[in-house]
Amino acid sequence: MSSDPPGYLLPLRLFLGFRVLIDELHAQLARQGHPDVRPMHGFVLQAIGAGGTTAAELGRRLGISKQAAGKTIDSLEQIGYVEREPDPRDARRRIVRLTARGIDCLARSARIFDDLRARWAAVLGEERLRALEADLRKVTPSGAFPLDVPGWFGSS
Amino acid sequence: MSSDPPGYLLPLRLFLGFRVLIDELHAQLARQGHPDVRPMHGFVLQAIGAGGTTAAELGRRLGISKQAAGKTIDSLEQIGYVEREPDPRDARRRIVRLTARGIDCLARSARIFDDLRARWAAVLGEERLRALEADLRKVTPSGAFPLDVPGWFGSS
DNA sequence: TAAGATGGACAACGTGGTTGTCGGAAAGGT
DNA sequence: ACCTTTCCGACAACCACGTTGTCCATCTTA
Repeated sequence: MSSDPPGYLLPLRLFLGFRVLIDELHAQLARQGHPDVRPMHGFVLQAIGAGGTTAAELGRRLGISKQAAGKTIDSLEQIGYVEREPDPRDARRRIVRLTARGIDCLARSARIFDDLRARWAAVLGEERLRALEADLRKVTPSGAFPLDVPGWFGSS
Repeated sequence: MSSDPPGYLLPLRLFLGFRVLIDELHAQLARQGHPDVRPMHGFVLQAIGAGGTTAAELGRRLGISKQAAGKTIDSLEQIGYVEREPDPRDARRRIVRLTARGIDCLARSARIFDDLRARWAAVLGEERLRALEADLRKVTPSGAFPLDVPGWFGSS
């Protein structure tokens, strides 16, 4: 009995689904005044969150080194999505906080993701989509999004 | 009506599913004598295929430049998964061919992917898994795997 | 045969990640 | 109170992967 589909198609489909959603998100975002945000940035903004954080903490959340997190914060600061301020309670730390532009980007992202999900629901049906989400939840870890994608995928 | 799950979870789940499968594949591969293969390499070996190819053609298949493809081939050649030979019919071209080791890796990958799919089927049921695959097929493009992942995810 | 297109290599560059190092500041133990 | 340990952030060096630009040799085509 080997009428089962070959297993290698599964990861391909999963990744293509991910990529389609992210590409569509950023196409929309670009149209809505955020042309410079990259896929990575969205996840970083999400990880920073409304409360703000620090470089070391961000690195821990995303599974990357604090240095890498610091660099990413630098680039996000340059395009105006994030700002740093000293922590009055701890002179070592510099709190990273979303700017109004960063918050706007995050809010728009949430809406666009909801729209995209609705589009999938229109194709698959809400039932099937919920089943898909439930199934994926069963076979994936519940942890945070690991942001070491470039290094993970390619390097040794 | 907003009892629907938030849309941003969908890409996360899809990516985590992809990542879990790829990580498991490479953990197994490492145990089976292929510790140096990276996620990217697997897709490249697959794209090269049994018939061999050239750097420029490989770049086209994977959606990257011929230079990038050439570099990847270099690294694959260094670890002994691929070899180059001149094309007797076209002195410009150098045909890239899988070595025995490369073929072994590809064959093991196929088996491991099948095992992993079977594991998912054991958790979800074969029916649900087929439905998941069918649904993903409906919402993803049929094209090849785009290998520009590092650059796509991070750079501008 | 001359002009254009293609394959492969080299160089320069940008981005993202890593480790190593360091100084300053907080926390903990004696 | 002091000294040691821990932690934060920054700097530097390095590697991996992608890009564009350039170049030459070779095949194709007009």
